[in-house]
Amino acid sequence: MEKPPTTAYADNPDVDRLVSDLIGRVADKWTLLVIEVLEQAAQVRFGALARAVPGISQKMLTRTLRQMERDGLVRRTVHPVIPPHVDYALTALGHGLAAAFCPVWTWAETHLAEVEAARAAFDAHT
Amino acid sequence: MEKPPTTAYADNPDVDRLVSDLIGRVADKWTLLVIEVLEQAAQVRFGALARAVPGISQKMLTRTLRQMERDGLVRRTVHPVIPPHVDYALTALGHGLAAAFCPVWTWAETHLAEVEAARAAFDAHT
DNA sequence: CCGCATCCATTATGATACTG
DNA sequence: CAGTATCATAATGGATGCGG
Repeated sequence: MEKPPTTAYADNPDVDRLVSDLIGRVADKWTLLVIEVLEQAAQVRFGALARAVPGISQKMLTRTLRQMERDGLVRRTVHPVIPPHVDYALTALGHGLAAAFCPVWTWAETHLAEVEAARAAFDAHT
Repeated sequence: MEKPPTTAYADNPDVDRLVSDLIGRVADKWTLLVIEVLEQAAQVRFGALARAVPGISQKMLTRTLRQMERDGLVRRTVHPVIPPHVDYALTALGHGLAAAFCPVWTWAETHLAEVEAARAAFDAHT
């Protein structure tokens, strides 16, 4: 059934599951990296994205961008010229998510050494 | 827009790639959901985790917890009793990561309706 | 009984070649 | 240049078994 769009979803199991699903889709490795690149430049072309996200394949980049477009995170602009020219830019929604992810990047930069130390200790322990 | 906030070593390509790798490992779907559950209760047993993270398989839960333990995010405590009793708890590092992910959860709760509307609009256009 | 490792079917991902 | 199609490979889930 449909629920009215209330802001107080506190501990509703249904909403909680929807939020979990959304987190699961948005907290994808490639999505995060693409958001990070798009957040630092207003508009980025497909090739530039492929270059800026090291290790991503064309298929995954395409799929990730389509998914983000469908979720309203990015706006895809096609310029009908030859050769083709396609720009990707974050929407307001996407910028909000990028801002929400900012502390995660800060955490990763700050605690990278600790994580590597923990890994070394764990590997030595076994 | 403005110049993005950078740390002292954010412009180092090597560190940038290490941070990307760390993000890629930590921004896993199951890792995030497990962190969320562990952040709300001090100690959680394996079975309780499997129940609290809907849709996860036992194998993925085991693998996710091992990886998080190796990265120093969780501490695994085995009580040698019968039946077995294994508690998982976030370390200080894990709590920091949970706190960093907090805005992402807030964003997901706040903008869930917008994402669903964007999906409906995208699906209608195609 | 609980945690977790192993076998197999399904799916997701990567590398390459090709089209508009 | 942007995106698709195809095939090889790795990741994942489900069921089962086993030790404590």
